[in-house]
Amino acid sequence: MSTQARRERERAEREQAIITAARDLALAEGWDAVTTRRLAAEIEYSQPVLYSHFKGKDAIMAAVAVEGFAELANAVAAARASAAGPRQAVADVAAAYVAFAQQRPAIYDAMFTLAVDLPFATQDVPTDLARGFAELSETVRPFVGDGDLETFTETFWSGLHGLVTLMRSGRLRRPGHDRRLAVLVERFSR
Amino acid sequence: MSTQARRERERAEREQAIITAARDLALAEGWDAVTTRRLAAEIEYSQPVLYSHFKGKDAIMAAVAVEGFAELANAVAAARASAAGPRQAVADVAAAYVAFAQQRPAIYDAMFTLAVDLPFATQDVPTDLARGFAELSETVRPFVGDGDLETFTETFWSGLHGLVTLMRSGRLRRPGHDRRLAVLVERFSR
DNA sequence: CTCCAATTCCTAGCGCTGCTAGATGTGAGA
DNA sequence: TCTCACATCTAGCAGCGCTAGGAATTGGAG
Repeated sequence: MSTQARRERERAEREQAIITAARDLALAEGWDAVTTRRLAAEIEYSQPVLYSHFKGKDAIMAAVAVEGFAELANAVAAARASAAGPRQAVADVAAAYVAFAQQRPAIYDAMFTLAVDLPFATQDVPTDLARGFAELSETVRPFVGDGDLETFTETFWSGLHGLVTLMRSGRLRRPGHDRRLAVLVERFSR
Repeated sequence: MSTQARRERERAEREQAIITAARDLALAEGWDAVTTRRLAAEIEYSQPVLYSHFKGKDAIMAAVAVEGFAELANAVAAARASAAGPRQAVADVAAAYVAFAQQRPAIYDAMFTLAVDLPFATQDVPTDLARGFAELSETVRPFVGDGDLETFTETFWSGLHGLVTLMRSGRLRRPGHDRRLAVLVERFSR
């Protein structure tokens, strides 16, 4: 029976190796460079092995995205925890969110732009995603007024997401980024 | 010499046919369905003909995007022109922007998500794109206060873009869309 | 009218992609 | 030790964007 346990453990390790390889390759060279052949070479197995772990390339990207949700939630939580006062918390959280997206653009894309077939309504994805969202909610809660907190949070989040994506795709010039972020923060913290 | 004129005219017509075919196919089935082979079949020429008009598939998508910029600028201008009062203008313009993105998702993607190699700093792209941006600017101008108009406009635009993209990718649920849009408008029109 | 040159267009194919069927080898249980 | 089941690999499919080289058509000169 212990051999079976060892096999399952090795299998789990290999699955993690696939996710890590995909993540590293995407960060270094972008998702276009992440091909099933390169991934297979990276983990030193043949191509079909990937398909015994994941349904397809999209599923691998989804797994990378899931790890990203946890990271982002942690980053936002840390920013909120160390902020001096509620208004500063909004600014710090916004800065942390944008920094995450800019430092890990490929992962951010997997989380919010690509990989549509994520199980958004089930399982463990909402766990970390909802955790990040809850951190955002608590951050802006003091400034909601008499409106709906969830709606307010979603709108603030959309502002951050729009800033990030428009700048990364070249539609907004890099200079001025801090000022735009300041405007957004100011609009949602008073 | 008139034969040459006829040839140039026919060539221009064929180029427009390519753009229109790409646009229609993308709207109907998404950009993944727009392959050079299907486009060639649509215009009833062989594949290489496409490359005598455009550098590659990306350039065709860029051409579709350029047409989209004009459409979007017109939609925004119309909304602003018919609005009753400056505060209502912000709401109407925002609604028109979002409606455009939702009714022509593939074109919106070509404009703002894909097709990175657009000549953003030259030629006629900025013409219509800048026209749309200028309409946005004029709409929010009464509410800038003592800040920078361009920065303010860009931030408002980012909010709209974020709402559109997050909802289209399933990260925001469709119900609540109107309320989120209302929150954004309220934050940028007071 | 004929011939040549230039242009236009197509056939065929390259290297790549995600993905899979069928063969091959390996290891556990009788 | 033998057998069977499972894990893994080799080889290949259909499709992608893109291009080289040849065929056909066209326009102008003699």
